Amino acid sequence: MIRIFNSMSGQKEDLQPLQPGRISMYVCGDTVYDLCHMGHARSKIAFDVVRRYLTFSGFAVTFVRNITDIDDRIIKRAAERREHIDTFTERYIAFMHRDYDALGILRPDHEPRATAHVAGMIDLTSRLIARGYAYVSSSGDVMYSVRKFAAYGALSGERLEDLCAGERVAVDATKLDPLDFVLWKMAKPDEPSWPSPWGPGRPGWHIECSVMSEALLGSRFDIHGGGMDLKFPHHENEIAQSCAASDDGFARVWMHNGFLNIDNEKMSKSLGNSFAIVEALKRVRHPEVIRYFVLSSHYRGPVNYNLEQLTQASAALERIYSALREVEPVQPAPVTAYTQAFRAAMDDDFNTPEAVAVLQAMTRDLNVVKREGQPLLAGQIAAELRVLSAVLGIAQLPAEQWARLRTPPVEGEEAVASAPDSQDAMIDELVAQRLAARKNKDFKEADRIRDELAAQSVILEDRPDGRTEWRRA
RNA sequence: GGCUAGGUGGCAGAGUGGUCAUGCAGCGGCCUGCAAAGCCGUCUACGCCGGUUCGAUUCCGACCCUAGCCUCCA
Repeated sequence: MIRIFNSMSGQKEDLQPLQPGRISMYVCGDTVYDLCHMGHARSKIAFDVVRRYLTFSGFAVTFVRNITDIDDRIIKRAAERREHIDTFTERYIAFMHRDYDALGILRPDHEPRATAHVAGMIDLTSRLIARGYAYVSSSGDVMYSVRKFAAYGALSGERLEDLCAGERVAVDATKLDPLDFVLWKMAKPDEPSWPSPWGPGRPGWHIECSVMSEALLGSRFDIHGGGMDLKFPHHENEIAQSCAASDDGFARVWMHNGFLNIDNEKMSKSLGNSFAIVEALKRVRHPEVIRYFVLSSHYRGPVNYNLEQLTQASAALERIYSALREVEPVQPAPVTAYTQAFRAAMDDDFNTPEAVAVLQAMTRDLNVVKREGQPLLAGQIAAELRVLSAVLGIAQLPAEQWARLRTPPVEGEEAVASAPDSQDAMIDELVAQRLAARKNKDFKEADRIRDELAAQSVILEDRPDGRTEWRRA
């Protein structure tokens, strides 16, 4: 039985699918006005693993993640660049796909764009007005009347009075209540707009997710996920909209991932400590390192990003790959106590740090049976290790390939002059020369060559069978 | 001020009412021509103060501290 921490109830609950064997989940996607940063990556990796594990557990998962492609920031940025809004968002969507693909984040089953669902947003807004939950303000915007929705605040645990006390923005006089939020926004001159019963305008942010989740998953679905910052007000508002518009209910379980911090501070553009995914990718030899790093912490807790953590993750992942060398995996992979332990960890609210610990225990055992000369047993452990690692999206490369990967040159550093293949060939040649020297007991020359290679971050290993392997540090 | 998470060994990070997390780093040993990788061992951690208990890092209460949300935000 899979147990998930439900932000709505504040405790772990058994996952009971609305339909047997099927899970429908909706995760809030990105507003495409800039490059995706490491915080996005953390959230997307977390829910990617949730999805992979549910699939691994035998569920037919329908995974929806939206794209917000109409928004104040988008309009502003596109205007600054004198670019058409569509070409602007297309470009950032392409960047997003490139970065997420690199990180091994599986594409959603559905990736709805807000601009393709405007009709539904107009419809939902109309329903809310008809049901008495929304009104047209003096400014012409359609607002949601928060006071009308009795359950407002249930998700975040906030009380309306307390929220008012903390209001830090200038109160908009056109609102009946400071907490009311916009469902439909009147278009200003030169802004993109859609015709509506309330005049040309565009949808508010919160209504997008209510509409797109219902369009693709129905009014009730199993899991709604997103970053913890979305809990209030975004998800609170989604609930207010969806539950007020129909009596069917809404998401059953709410999942929120913790933040990725930089040097123990929240990453944000204003603090100037924002890291784009593409920048992080330059600091690791392979994107799997970033996944390993992210999954080394529980998804609900904070995770602190810095170079040292990345280095540790890389070394830990290296250990797994090292054990996987020279082993012939047995097919099909067996299912043993390792899988049980892995599942026990993941069943408990997707405890990836513990799951990773299981992988590391398997790695140690694999090393032991290899050294004891049990190739069949080693092949079994290796096969099972590969299967379980796939659930986390790590350790999927051929071990040989991993060993020869290079960390991409950081901007500003000299690019490596020779092409990778020719450099590899050169290393192979030096290794062969050293091997010959060793056979002649010319250890002085052998060590000289090894030092020379070490200077290029190439590490040699003399294997028991007489071969010499090399890998990059 | 309100709300929500946390405070674990050199670092990162799980977990548990009373024998082991796990990884990285360090140290010792084995192995090796020497290394590397690996294995074994080791470095005896749980914010502070009370309480419950035979026994608490783990449960309860107070306190201190940190982060996040209350404004766009993964």
